Amino acid sequence: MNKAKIIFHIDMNCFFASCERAENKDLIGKPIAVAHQDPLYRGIILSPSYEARKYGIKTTMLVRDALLLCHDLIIIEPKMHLYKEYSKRFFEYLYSITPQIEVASIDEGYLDVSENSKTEHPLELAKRIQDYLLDKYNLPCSIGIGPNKFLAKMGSNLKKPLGITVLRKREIDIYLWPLPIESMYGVGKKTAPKLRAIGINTIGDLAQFKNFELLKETVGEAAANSLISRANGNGSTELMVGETDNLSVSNAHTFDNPVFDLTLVKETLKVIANTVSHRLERQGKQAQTIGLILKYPDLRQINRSQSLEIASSNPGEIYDIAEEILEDVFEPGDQIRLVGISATRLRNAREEVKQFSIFDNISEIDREEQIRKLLRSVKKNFGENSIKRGYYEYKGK
DNA sequence: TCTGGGGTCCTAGGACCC
DNA sequence: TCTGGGGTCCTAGGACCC
Repeated sequence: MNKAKIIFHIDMNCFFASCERAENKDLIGKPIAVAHQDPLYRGIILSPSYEARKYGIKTTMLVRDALLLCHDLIIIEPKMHLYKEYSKRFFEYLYSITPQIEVASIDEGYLDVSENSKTEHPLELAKRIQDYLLDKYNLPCSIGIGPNKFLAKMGSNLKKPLGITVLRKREIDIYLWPLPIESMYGVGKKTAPKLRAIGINTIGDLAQFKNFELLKETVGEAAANSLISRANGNGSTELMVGETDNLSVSNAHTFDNPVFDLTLVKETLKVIANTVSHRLERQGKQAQTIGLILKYPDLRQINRSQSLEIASSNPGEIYDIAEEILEDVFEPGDQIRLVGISATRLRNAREEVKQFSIFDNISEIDREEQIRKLLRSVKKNFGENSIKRGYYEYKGK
């Protein structure tokens, strides 16, 4: 028989705002919020401190509206590099507790402390971690303890800030089931009303819902299964341990005012293509598919993508694809609110190079460049469909 | 009621192959 | 030649999360 696991979910409280306070003690006790600021106060709140929350200020609220609620609110421009640095530091500490860690985001992670629990009581361990992070880095956190990731995650949400919550499976009827359905992890703005419409108002309603066919019709089969299972206290116990590679890289820009000048969109696209290229290269990745993201003034968004014959991180190539798609979908009179590029189906750059090693007598860099040039000229002169043919002809030479 | 930017996972439908 | 079933890959879009 497998012994039940003990999983921690550690969630930093108001992480960005906490980092700012740790850097600048003058901010302690004051209502602050990390937010993109612009002259028209159109930016949104990313992270309000608890002092700011007392005024009703919430994440994603407009800076303008937040200032109406609290005139003394201190707005701080986000410094992502600083938050990443703090993130690195506290995860380094967590790795000294156990290597069994899944990094869920910049400010939260799961720890499998089943081994640790043989020598230290989970509650004591949680308290020790919480105290250390607060004393050493001035970072408050909440910790959820459960037999799986879902219950640990729900637990850390129950008490903030500086909470420690144990969520045992046999106690879900007391602590989990009375909660409103929208507080369940994985149930968002769209799904919650659908569930309420069929009489599911709490997590308990969901757990005991008998009409599976109706639930399946409402949210789809896969979601129906996982929702029911989670509401009954089940969840994954497998942590994705270690460095996990990104599956996609993207960058986007929202214009101050909607743009209908295609030239301006293209200029922006060049900068974005450069950013995406840099990020890919920093991660040692090349993309097999490049996508264009457009958002219109009514917030409608479209994504169009195109696959490459050979994965690339080259900024020129990324731009060319994006521009091509843009030309394709842009209608005269269209106004663009946001433009962005996504890179998906990522490959390791080194593996790509290895594939090219079937061509001998050329250095690896030259080889790649030659192939690219060839493909570009083939495409230009003979059209899209000839690429494969051209590629094989080159290969056979 | 209209707000950013960066991600993940899921689904449906079409193309293609066996 | 017609027909069906199954599997995989790809794209577009939806939903969710921080």
